[in-house]
Amino acid sequence: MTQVNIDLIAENLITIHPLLFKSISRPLRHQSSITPGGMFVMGYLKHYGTLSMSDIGKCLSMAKPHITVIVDKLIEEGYVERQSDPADRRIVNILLTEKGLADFETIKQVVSENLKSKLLLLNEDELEILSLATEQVKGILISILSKE
Amino acid sequence: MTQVNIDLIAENLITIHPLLFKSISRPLRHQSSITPGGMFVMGYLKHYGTLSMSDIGKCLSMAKPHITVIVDKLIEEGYVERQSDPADRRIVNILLTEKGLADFETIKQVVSENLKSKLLLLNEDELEILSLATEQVKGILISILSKE
DNA sequence: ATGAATAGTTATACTTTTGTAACCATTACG
DNA sequence: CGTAATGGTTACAAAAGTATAACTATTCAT
Repeated sequence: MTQVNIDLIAENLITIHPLLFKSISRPLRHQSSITPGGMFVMGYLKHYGTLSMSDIGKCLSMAKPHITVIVDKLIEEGYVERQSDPADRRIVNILLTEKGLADFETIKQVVSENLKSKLLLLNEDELEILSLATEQVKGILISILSKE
Repeated sequence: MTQVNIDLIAENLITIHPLLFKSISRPLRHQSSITPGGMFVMGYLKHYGTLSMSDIGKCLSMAKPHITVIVDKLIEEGYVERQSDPADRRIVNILLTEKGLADFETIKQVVSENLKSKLLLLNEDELEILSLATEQVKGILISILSKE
């Protein structure tokens, strides 16, 4: 019975994934210069404040060389900066710049516009349900999927 | 106040997106021969039964040439087939083969294993909440995001 | 009937993502 | 100390996704 729930949840998440891909990653490409990968990295930096290159890789299950590429591009645009860790000089910590934080919020707003234009089709009850439901999904998924 | 809800929902969805990307698209690459794009297409075919090339493009907001590439690859693997529309001979309808349907379900199961191993960390109450919440998010997002 | 519009493919170029191996610097451990 | 392990970068190759233009075939509309 728990098993049934888990299968159902997995199935639901697999169905939700392409809907978000279409409604978030796609508008991102059209309305900003930032790549989905860069956006993901900035989202984690916003949440955690500072992350090492390896930490970012673990968050997104991406290989370290790919993280280097993404971070290089973000630095080029002035969105993040490298800081060497005084305690362990092998480690490079990444953090958002002020510009990065500001532009991240702006880009989120722009992408939100697409979503919001669709959400306006819903009635008050549906919005209420979706508001609570997305909050719950977000909270629980973060707790089990965000690290490692 | 409705405005507040909508912004919150958009923000939540933007946060959920990379979590699903990591937990679904990534394992897909490692544990199957199918690409995320191909998986998305098969998911829509499973849901709608039959779709024209243009319909698929609208579902995923992808350009038609890209759909051609994806479908060519799916045909190569025997997962889908083309059928010319008798009513309008310009239209090419795509549908899952038996093998495509079977393998799609298998791949979903495999990808689910990753998710499920994480979901097992949750207690009964959280599973109950997540089950209902994902069901609601899925239903509402399909209603407003799937077509066009 | 002819021109415009639609559906799809082909071709091409480019960006992003993915994967692997080799390499340097630093730290950890015997 | 010397060797292994870790963190990160570089270099390279290949796959996937993105975008646009040109083209064929078919249908639509006047």
